Amino acid sequence: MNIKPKFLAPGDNSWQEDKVDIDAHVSTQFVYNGNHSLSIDLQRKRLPIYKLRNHIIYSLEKYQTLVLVGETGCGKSTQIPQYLVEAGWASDDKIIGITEPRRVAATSLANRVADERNCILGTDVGYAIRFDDCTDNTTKIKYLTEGILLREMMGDPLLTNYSVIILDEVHERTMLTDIIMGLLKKILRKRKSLRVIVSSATVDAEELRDFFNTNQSSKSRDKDTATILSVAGRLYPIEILYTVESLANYVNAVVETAIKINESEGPGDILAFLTGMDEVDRAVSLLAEHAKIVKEGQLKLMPLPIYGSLPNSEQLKVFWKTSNDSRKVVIATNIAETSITIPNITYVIDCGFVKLPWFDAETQTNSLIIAPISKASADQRAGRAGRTRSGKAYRLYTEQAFKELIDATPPEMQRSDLAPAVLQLKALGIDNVLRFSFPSSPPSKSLLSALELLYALGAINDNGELSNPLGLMMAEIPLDPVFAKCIITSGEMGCSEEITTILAMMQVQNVFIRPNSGQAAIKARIAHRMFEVEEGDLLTLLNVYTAYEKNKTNHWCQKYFINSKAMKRVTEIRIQMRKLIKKLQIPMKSCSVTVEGILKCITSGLFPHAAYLHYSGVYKTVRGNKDLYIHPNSCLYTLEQPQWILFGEILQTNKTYMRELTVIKPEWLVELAPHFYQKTAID
DNA sequence: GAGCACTGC
Repeated sequence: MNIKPKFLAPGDNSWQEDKVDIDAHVSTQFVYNGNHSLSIDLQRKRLPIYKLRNHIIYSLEKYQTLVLVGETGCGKSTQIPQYLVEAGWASDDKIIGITEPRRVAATSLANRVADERNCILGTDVGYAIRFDDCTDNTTKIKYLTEGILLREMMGDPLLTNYSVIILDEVHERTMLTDIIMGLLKKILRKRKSLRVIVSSATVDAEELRDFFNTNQSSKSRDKDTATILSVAGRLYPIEILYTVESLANYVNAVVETAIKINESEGPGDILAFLTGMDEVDRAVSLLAEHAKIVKEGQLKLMPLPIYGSLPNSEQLKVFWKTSNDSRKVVIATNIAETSITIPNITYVIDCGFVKLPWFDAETQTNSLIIAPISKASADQRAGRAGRTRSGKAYRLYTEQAFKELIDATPPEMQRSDLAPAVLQLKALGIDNVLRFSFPSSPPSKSLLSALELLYALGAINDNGELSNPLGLMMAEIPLDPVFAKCIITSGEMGCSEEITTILAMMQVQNVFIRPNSGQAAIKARIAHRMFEVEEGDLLTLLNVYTAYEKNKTNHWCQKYFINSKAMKRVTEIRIQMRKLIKKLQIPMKSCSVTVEGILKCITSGLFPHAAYLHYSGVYKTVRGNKDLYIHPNSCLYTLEQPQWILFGEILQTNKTYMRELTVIKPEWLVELAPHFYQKTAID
């Protein structure tokens, strides 16, 4: 039968360390403070938001939901929680929660507000992120990541601890923001005392108000339950400049514009946006060439790259202050649009494009597409120039082209795999996800394929209900459904030790340090080869952790080009998973018999991600017809192509690449997932 | 021979 089935000191620890977080203690990242010589009280009163203080408090008496529009830096995220406490919203043991999409934002905002209120962090003002709950029973203002709030909902579906929930950065429309908004809409109906403040940029304010408003008759506005408030303008004006004609090459244009600014404009650092690492590196080297010739009376150009996969120590250079005779030119990917705020930028250059992840439900493929940015994104980029003084934004496209841009980037929900989201919603009692009120409905095709996958994994039954105990358990595990399934079966298959380790390793990016050139690149390659096995990347990761656990020193990590900070995080995640396994009463066992046990266990969860070697020499999935390739970073890349493999994910860039591979035997698919593979096995 | 950015009891 043929089956087709914290802040590093400059120079400290050098390039080995990867990005962990640009540390929370750099408060300059988030908070504009031009009034630093004033008392804290006076400073607070000078913020643009202060004028709205009474209006906000009054509106919150009348309306259940407030959509608050205002630009970053106006003080929304730091001041509103304090106004609410001062107005008595934190009495009766209730607290005020502020969600942030990123961990650094949650911790640094909490730090800042604790400072302003002159209290110890973790008492009156606290934060909660994964592995770090810095709150106590007196906490009144709590900054938390969106993921944490969602987890809290699982234990307390009506969020009874909170009097007010503030959703920050809603314009980013992350997957979690949208899920939380949908759920809050339901909670608001049941808890009339709860208030929600949605903090956003302008574009979607009306849409969001209408979403939360329960008054459907537009004639009697006085019965509305939601309203919009706007915080006036920005601190400093930004002049926007467009090109006269559209350009052929935006990388060259970025370089030329930077040079032109240096020749004709006053002092001030430049921030340029490009789409990816390649472009950034190219622009940096072109500028570095030019920087060698310093014309008289001109500042020396100091080009600096910044992108996610850049080692931490290199990333930190963009925060260094330049000397008086030079001008910093930071060339960035989208990381500088939201995640990293570089201080003192006067000029912004915007290429007008972005790399956007796009999920195709039909082929179950994630792609990175280069797409024109949205108007909101263009304004966000421009806004990076006017944080400490007035600035200029050079848009490398025509004004007409700007007008033709879409208003906002489609919410993540509309372009992602929804299986994790649907599992969470089911666990929160949303039986019919197709009828759930999303702020923006996702494509029904994506919802259906998510349901299909969850059904195949056994997380939901024939009636579409969460299965008990499998589905319920899967929802409790903070991993993608396919991996959650692996953990659960690992108990029965006697390899939970190994599986938890592998999955903990997979949660962390950049475990391997791969210098891109020179002697170090070769050394790293040789060192990494020590861990590689023909069974694939997942087993290789297991080897890395096992070896690390015996040594656990920075010296060892350096020697083998392993990222020690990443490994420390793996250790934390692993401990957390082991606790969870205990709670779920999954037996903790080690597979002393064979590796086959582990491989089979991986198959029991990852079976929907199987691919076989087609006679044409490329891989195909059993269902789809797309040509698939082994990613060059996989340990299998240099080996003879195995007949059958499982992949962790597929990402389409220049080619469609499979990553995080495991070599399997096809009969395991039929054995472990007969409902999924038996029909196609006839061939 | 390749890498937008985030997140989780």
